[in-house]
Order: sequence, then structure tokens, then C-alpha cells
Amino acid sequence: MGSFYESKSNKGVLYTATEEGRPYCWRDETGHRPYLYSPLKPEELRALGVSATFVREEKYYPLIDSQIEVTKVIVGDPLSVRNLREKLENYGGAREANIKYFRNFIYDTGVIPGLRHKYEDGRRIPIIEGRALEIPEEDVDDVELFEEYVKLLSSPVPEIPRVALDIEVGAPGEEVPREPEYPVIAISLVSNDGLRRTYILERPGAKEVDVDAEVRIYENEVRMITDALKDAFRYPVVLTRNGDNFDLPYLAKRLKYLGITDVPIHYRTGGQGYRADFRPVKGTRHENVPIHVDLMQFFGNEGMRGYVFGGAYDDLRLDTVAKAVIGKGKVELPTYISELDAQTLVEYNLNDAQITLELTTHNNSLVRKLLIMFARISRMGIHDIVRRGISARIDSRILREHRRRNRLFPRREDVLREKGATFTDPKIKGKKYRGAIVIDPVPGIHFNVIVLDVASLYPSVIKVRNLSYETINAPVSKDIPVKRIPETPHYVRVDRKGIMSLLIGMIRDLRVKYFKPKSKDKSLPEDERAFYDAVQSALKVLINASYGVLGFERFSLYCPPVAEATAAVGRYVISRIKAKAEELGAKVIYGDTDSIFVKDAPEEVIEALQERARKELNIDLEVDKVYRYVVFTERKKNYVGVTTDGKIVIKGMLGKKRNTPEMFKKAFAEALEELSKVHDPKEFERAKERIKEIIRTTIRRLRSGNFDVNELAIRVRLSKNPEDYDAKQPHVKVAKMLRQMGYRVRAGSIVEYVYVRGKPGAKPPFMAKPQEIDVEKYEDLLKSVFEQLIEALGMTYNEILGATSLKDFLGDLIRAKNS
DNA sequence: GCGGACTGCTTACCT
DNA sequence: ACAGGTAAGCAGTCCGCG
Repeated sequence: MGSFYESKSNKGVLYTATEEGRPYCWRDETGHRPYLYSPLKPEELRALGVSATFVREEKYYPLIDSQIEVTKVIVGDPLSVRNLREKLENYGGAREANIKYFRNFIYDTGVIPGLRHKYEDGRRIPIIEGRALEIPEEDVDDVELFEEYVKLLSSPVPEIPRVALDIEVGAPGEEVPREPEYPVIAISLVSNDGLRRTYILERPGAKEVDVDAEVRIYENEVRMITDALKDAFRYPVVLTRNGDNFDLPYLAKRLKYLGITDVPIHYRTGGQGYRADFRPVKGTRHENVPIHVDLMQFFGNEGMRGYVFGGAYDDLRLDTVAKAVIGKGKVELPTYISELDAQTLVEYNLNDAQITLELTTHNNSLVRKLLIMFARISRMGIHDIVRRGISARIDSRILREHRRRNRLFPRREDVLREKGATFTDPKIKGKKYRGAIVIDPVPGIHFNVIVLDVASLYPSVIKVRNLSYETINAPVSKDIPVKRIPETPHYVRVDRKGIMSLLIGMIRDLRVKYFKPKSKDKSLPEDERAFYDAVQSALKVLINASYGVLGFERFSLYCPPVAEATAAVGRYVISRIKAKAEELGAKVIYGDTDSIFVKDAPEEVIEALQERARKELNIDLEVDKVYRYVVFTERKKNYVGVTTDGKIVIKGMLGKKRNTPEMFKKAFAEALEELSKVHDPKEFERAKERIKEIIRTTIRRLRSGNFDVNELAIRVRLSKNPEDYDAKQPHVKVAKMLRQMGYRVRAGSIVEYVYVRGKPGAKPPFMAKPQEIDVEKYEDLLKSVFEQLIEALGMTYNEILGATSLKDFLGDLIRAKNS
């Protein structure tokens, strides 16, 4: 499950699970030491005064497609690796010297995080119990590798004993305390094996607390904290929400404040990110210490938010995340924590711990399974899976695959020097290369529309075109076959399989050809299908990010021409499909990146297109959606449609954006409701009338002042801390205002404001009265929201309303004059 | 002195 | 700390205009 370097024993340490599923802590017995590689010979290194063990090794170096000789420099401790790396900087540099020791330890011992292990001859052997059935041999580049991953990923996920921990601090007001001057007044533990316990400091009503849990009352705060931690330490995993940033550091600080010197928590703040872990106190060892999993770190990850939970939560408060993931929120608080009565305090505290646990058990333990799958694929401990981004996971997987093929991992600067240049001009200033095509939509209402899309376009392109850092623009002689990349000077050698192409292609195939079909196979029992579904979601996250990381500066194998070539071939593929569709007589009315919307295309044409894509481009073209009708304006990424089964699809419209006031979102939803009833052109007339009525009613409400200001609140998420903004937009002004008033507003916070007449222009809703609202401003906003819809229906906003204000009237007049 | 065209900055969304 | 493309808002600058 994890690994680290233990300085006391000067050894690598692994946490694994035993055959029986019990946690087990294993200290290295193989003599594994920290090391790096150098292109220098041992005698040259000795001459430089390097004292270490030298081993000459032959490795394959992908950047020049040759075997090379390097020296493995084995040293005493991880710190020496860093010192040596700096020392060798001017002497040919070091290789594989930026890899943390515990990572090498994992790759080299062959341990697989997320699996149970057995012990044989001093080695840990991972227990792989998964079976590989029906491996599709055609189109899989490396059947053996494919089979290995299938077995690895289909091995059962053990149920890990774990306990959720949550604390409450008796700070006055709604301030979240940073300094340890306030007492910890309650701690709750809720486990997946039946423990439900709250530890509270003695207070009025404490003895009468009646909850579905054991309540322990303490006079002494130190005793209470120590007892709670002792109980938590019986579990191999402790779950928190925000424990890295709050619960654990606060407990540590508070214990020190109360005079305890040997504290079982180690934390780090600021700088390289914050994290907190449990540590052994005097007389105990690492095996008695649980792993800390802060779920907020996991859910805060953009990849998780977007792909697995469908962007279901907007901010990271426990309440929001819990409602989205498990459909259950927090207990409403009548007052500040410090003023709660004992009963309410315990209920609140217990509920938070309960929700934290449920985030990992809900939906057939989806989160638990995802974490384990990521751990297995990327050979990373749960510690790091939770805390680090997707690029770290892909990096770990790729490094491990280099290691086992005895390939020397190239330095980022070497890849960049050899393969750095891009040639296409981006549409957006500041970007590095040209991206996807968006086909101009044909404005109007279109009946009978089929959406075709390429299943995972970019990973398919990477696979099919053999794109990889070592195959693109490789130094080649005349007799080595290459294939050119359209719109660029790039070429790819095709006589050797590129490693990125192989690995990304395989993850794609694992998902598309194996786990996804299994997750939908009705002949399998439901829990088995749910398991395969978790596996395919984990693979999806990796697939979706695999192209992106190649264009990401901090990725270890950052390779701009590969990213550029991927996008270029993507454009080529979709353009070819579009041209072919038109050739076959279908009208292409829109398309974005990997899709085309075709109108009036009979089934034969669709089939012919799919056939052509398969034969000519080696690409799978799928029917993604069938629309009863779609409505476009000239705006891209902006449309409404109703599918044949009556589902409304809205894309990009203001009416669904998170920062549109609730009042307008509601009106917009009503208008869509009307549209969903439409089956043919005639019924549109009725819908239009109803929409007109909805808009008018909304305007009347605005003008009458008959509303709650909260209905008009605009919610914006800050990307920076307020003090870091130069801009003076309303949300920035209000953020600064709130901070002045003592609220904790920072990057990631949601700022709410309403437009008011007069000086500052915007105010937090709780400070504004309905009479102050800048009604004109909101009428403009309403217009923007509905214009996107109205224009699509072939009308103008003013026409549908009549001239409702002098400004609109004059606007119309000017437009009439100009045209 | 005021509006329009423009740019830069920002957010939210699409694939 | 995965990518680029698009829409839209606000604030500021420049320019033209009796």
C-alpha cells in the first residue's frame, strides 16, 4: 500500500497486505540501496572523489536507439543521491537521479501496491488472482502485456479495515482556528467494522447525550486526544477530510501546546504543499502506524472531479462533495461550534466522521476500488495516489515500464533539446501549438440529426500512428521507414513500436476491448459488473489525461512535437470523415474535436462512413447520440437538443452556467421544458409563445422588486487569493471586501455578489436589499441568457418582447439604421 | 466628454 | 500543476468626433 525510507534502520520499508488480508510492514532484507546512474566510468568517478559502489551496466537508451554503458552509483542514503547529483552536474550529469528512493524501492522489489503479498525466500511476491479470459488477439500490440494487466486489474480488491476521524475545536465565532490556543472539544471515530465512538470534554449535558454511538467523557484533554489516537491506530488506514491541512496539524500543535513532546503526528505546511502523516512515537515502530488518507485531496483532484463524478461538485466543502457523491449532506448547524449544546455537538461531529467513511464505502466502494486500481497500475502507494495529480501517476507507470525493460529513463532536458520544437500556430495566444477543429455550426433548427464520434480519438491516434518521444523525429538513415504527420514537418519511424504508443494504446484497449464490455455484460452478476465498471472508470481517467501530459511542461517525458502531432492527426481524421460524409450526401451541420453532427443520413451512409474510418484511418467511429432535433446559433460549443428518447441536452449556454443567478437558471429550465415537448416544426410556435411569457414574467418580477436577493446572487470561484489579483472585476472587489470584514476568502472559495445601483456596483447578497438591486443590469443579463436560445429559434430577443425599455428601443433603431 | 473598437484579464464551459 | 478552443463579462486604452 505504501513505502518510505526509514532513517532509523537505514532501510526501505513497505506496507503491504498479507495473504489473509492483514496489514504487514516489511523492512528490506535484500540490501537495496539508493543509487543513480552516470555516463562516466568508475575510474573517472573515483578520480572525481566519489566514494560509492560502482556497477557497470548496459542499458537501452531510447533517444538514440542504442545500447549504452552506464555506471550504477550505489550510495549509503537518499541524501547522498541528491549531493552526488549536484556534484556531477558539470561532469556529464546524473541519470535517474530525481527519483525518490521509495519509488525505486517499489519498482526494484517488484512489489505491487494495492495487492496482497506473500513472503518467499526473503522476497515479497504479489498475489495475482485475476483471470484473463477472451483476450482479443487482433489489434492488441502486446498480448502478453495485455494479459498481465487484465490479471492484475481483475484481482479482487480486499476490504481494508479503516476508520474515519473528525475533530471539533472550541474556537469562538465561525473562525477556523490555526493556532492551538483553543481546546479540542470532540473527536469522533467511525469505522467500517462497527466502531462508532465520540470522545468529548466534560461539559453540561455531556452525560445525557443520546446518540447511536458510544460516548466517552473526559476531564483531561490530553488523555482524550491520546485515547482517541490510540484507538485510531488499531486500524491500518485512517480517513479524514482535510486532515492534511487541519485535523492532524491541529492535534499535533495542540498536544505540543499542552506539553507533550513526542507527538504521533508529523506535518508539513506551505512550500511544497501540505500533508500530515502519523509517525511512531518512542518505543513503537512503523508497523504500528496507520496510513493517513485525506479524501479532500482526492476529491480536489480535477481529474477525479471531472471524469469520474461528472463535475458533480463545484467546491470542496464536505457538504457539497458528500451531496454529489453519496447524496447526503451535513447536519445544519444552528450556531457556532463553540456554542453548541453537548447533544448537537456530538451529533454533528459523528455525522462528519460517518460521511467521511461513507465517501469510501458508497456505490459499491467505488472510491476505494478506484484508489486501489490507480495504485496497481501506476505502482504508487495510496499516500501518493491521493495527494498527487494524474501526471504523477502516469509518470510512475511509464518509469516502471522503462525499468523493467532495462531502458534508461531520459532526462527531461534531453528529450526537450532533441524533440522540443513545435511548428503550428495556436489559435489562443500563449499556447504552444494548434489544437482541435470546431466546425462552424449551421444556425437554425435541425431535425433528424445523428452524432458520430471517434472513441478516444487522441489515444487512438497515438496508438495507430506510433507516436512516442523516441519514434518522433528520430535520427534515421534512408532505409528506415517513416510516416509523415500532416500540417507539420514531423515524421515518425514505424519500424519500432514507440513505448508511449504501446502503453497508452494498451490502456485504451484494456478499457475498450475488455473492461468496458464486461461492465455492461448482463450475463454477469451485478457486483462483478460494478467491479469492472470501477476498473474501466480508473482506466478512463488515465486515458483522458495521457495526451494532455505530453504537452505539460512538468511531465517527465514532456514532448511538445508528440502532443502537436497528436492534435494534427486528430484534425486530419475528423476532416477526412467530414469530407467523406459530404461526399456520400449527408449534411454536416457541426462538429467539435472528435465528433460530427450529420443530418438526413440514412443508415447505409452511417455504416459506409464507419467502414471507411476503420479501413482507411484505422479508427472506430461510433454513433454517440441520435437527436429528435438540435438547435444552433452561430456560436460554437453552444447548443440545445432533444434526443429521440426525450432527453434534453444543453451545451455551453449561459442558462446552465454555475455563475448565472438562480432566478434566471429557473426561467431557462422552464423554457427548456417547453422545448422538450416539441416533436415537429409546428409545435415550435406554441413553445415560442410560452417562452415569451416566461421571459416577461421574469422581467415583471425584477421590476416589481418582489424577490429574494439571493435569487440574483452570482457565484464565482476564485482561482487566486484575493490579494494576488490586479484586476478590478466585481468578484475581485467583493472578495477583497469580504476579506476586510474578516471572512476567510482564498483561492478555491466561491464568492457571491449581486449588482447594486451606485458606487461599489456589487455587494455580497447578505448586505443588499431588494430596493438597491441594479434592475437594468439584471435585465441585460436576462437578455444574454435567453438570447442564445431565442436566436437559435430564428428570432431576436427584442422582437419577441417588444421594446421593453428605452435602451432596447434605441438599440433597435440604431441597428435598423445601420442595416 | 462619450461611445465604439480594441486588448487584457478572468471565469466557465466543450472535447 | 494533463491539453487547446470558444463564449462572455468587466476594466482600461485609444481614437474620433464640430
